[in-house]
Parts: sequence; C-alpha cells; structure tokens
Amino acid sequence: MADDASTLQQQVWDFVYAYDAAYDRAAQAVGLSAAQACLLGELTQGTRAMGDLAVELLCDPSNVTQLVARLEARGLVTRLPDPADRRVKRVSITPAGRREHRAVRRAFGFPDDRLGHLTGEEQRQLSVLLAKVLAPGPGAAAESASTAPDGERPA
Amino acid sequence: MADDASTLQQQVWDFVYAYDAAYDRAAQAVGLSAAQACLLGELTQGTRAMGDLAVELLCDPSNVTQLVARLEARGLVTRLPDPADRRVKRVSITPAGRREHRAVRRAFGFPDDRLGHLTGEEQRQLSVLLAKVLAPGPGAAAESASTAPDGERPA
DNA sequence: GAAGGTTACTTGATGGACTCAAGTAGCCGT
DNA sequence: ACGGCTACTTGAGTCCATCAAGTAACCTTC
Repeated sequence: MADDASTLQQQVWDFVYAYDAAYDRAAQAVGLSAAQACLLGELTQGTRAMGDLAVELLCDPSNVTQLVARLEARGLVTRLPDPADRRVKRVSITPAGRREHRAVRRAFGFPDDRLGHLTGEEQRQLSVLLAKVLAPGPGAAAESASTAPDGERPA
Repeated sequence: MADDASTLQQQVWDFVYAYDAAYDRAAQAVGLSAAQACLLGELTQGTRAMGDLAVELLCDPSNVTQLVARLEARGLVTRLPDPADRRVKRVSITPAGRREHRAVRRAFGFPDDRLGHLTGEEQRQLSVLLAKVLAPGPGAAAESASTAPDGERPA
C-alpha cells in the first residue's frame, strides 16, 4: 500500500515538474521570466494595487516594485496613482503587455499537449479529483488566495 | 465546453501553485532553498556526476557547480573525483545531508495534507489519470528524464 | 488642526539561482 | 604526440527574492 502511495507522489512530482518546466519555456520563448509572465497574468482581468500583487504572488512588496519597474521599462505595464488613496499605485497591463501575455499562453503547450491526452470524461474526472484535493481541508485553518484568474504560475 | 476546459486549467494551475508553495516552505523551514533541497533529493538514491545533475535539474553545469559548492560548504554533500575518469566529479550526500533532506520531506505536508483528502480509490483514479497525462504523447518526439527517484521538485 | 500611529510603496544592500563565455584538465582517436 | 572532444570551473552579469530603512499619505484623536 505504501507502494501505491509512493507511486502517486512520484507521479504528482513529475506532473508538477513538467508543468513548471513547460511554463518556464513558454515565458522564456517570449523573452520573459516566469515571474514576469505570472505578474502579467494577474493583470489580464484588470488593474491591481502593488500590495495586492505582493499578496497574490506570495512575495515581498519591494520585489513587486522591481518586477513592475522592469516590465514598465519595457512598456508592458503602467503604474498610476490611485485617485482615492495617493499612497496606492495601481498597475495595469498595456496593449503590448497583453500581446506578450497572449504569446506566452500560446507557447504554453501543457494544457493541450498533456491534458489533451485525456478524453472529455477523463478531464471531468480529473477536475472532480482536483477540486477535492484543493478544497480547504481538515488541518488547515484558513486558505483562500485564488491566485491567477486565467491560469498562470510562478517560478 | 470551453468552460469545463478553462475550469480544469485553473484547477491545475492552483494545484501546481499550491504544490510549489508547499515545497518552497518545506525547504526554507529547514534553511535550504528549493533548488538545494531538490539537488539533495537527486542524491538520495546514490551518487551522481555533476553533469548528470545538470541534465536532471534542467540547468547549466556551472549552476550545479555553485549549488554543490554551497551544499558542500555546509557539509551536506561531498564531491570526489571519479576513479575511472578524472574529469568527472561524483557528488554524494553525507549523513548530515540525508538528515536535512528527511527534514524537508517531513516538513513537506502536501502529500498528506492535500492528497490525503482523497480516498484510496480516488488516489488510484488520480494515479491512472496522471499516468495518462504524463505518458509520452503524440506530438512529442522523445521524452524521458524520470527526474527525482523519491519525489522532489525544483524552484 | 496638528501629533502619532499605521499603511503603501520605494530604495539600498545582500544573497541565491541562473546563464553565457572563456578557461583548464583529462580523455580519446589517429 | 597532436587535435578534438568532454567535464568541470571561473568570472561576469541578470533576475528573483528578502530584509531594513526611508518617505509620503492616510487616519485617528485630542
């Protein structure tokens, strides 16, 4: 029985490894780092305050500052003060940034290449299982942070 | 239909995100980076040549040099010349390294915390689905690199 | 309405991860 | 032994990431 469990763990590891590697390749093919692509992904649904990005990306605010600075220097995002609270800077994606991000999504073959191995029915099964795995489980107190709205991942 | 698919993609993203974050936390709880923990994991089944590590970790050989140097400085691995080919350096894990690695495994709660949400039968289902996803599929020519033998992952 | 505390972001310093280019040492075929 | 290849290292540079300290703006409270 420990054998079944360890096989599953190995499979999950390989799965995550393949996913990460594919995303990395996709980003780099477009000339972005994984972190940059991930940040762009966060912005596709609308603007975000710097601080919110730090929370969503699970990193230090000062890290977001430099990440955004590099993207801004390349014209992929803009940073403008929030009219309601002048401490806050709201980051939004530019048309060029949207193009780059779409290019990453296009280069990211994992969903089609890998999930495409499954039939529609199998995909539905997988979805059910993942929902259960991801459900806030017993043992963990509070878990939320739905991360990216369209399917990104970090480094 | 595009809705089912996009839900699945989002779930896979969240799953990978949670896995990565958990591994990162586990490594850092022990005072290692994810890359260092991953490298230790590669060594648990036996020694490896530097070059082989570079292939398995999908990175430049010079990166392995510094990674191993840092681990060696902390006494977690040793590096000794291959008697058969004096160009080759074989890296092996020390008892201290093994202890650290076990600590990472212990701190890595994902398998128990998350996969534990599934019944034995569901785990078996997931295993079958993952096997199909990971199978060398149509479209990819050659894929091997079974990565870590006991369940590691990179940054 | 000014003082004090908190919040949001930036700056500076530091360290790890990673890559590329160039270098050295050892292998191997001719 | 010579030339070419392989394995690893070194050095330079970039990005990611964190911490500590700073600045500006908000928000209370007196």
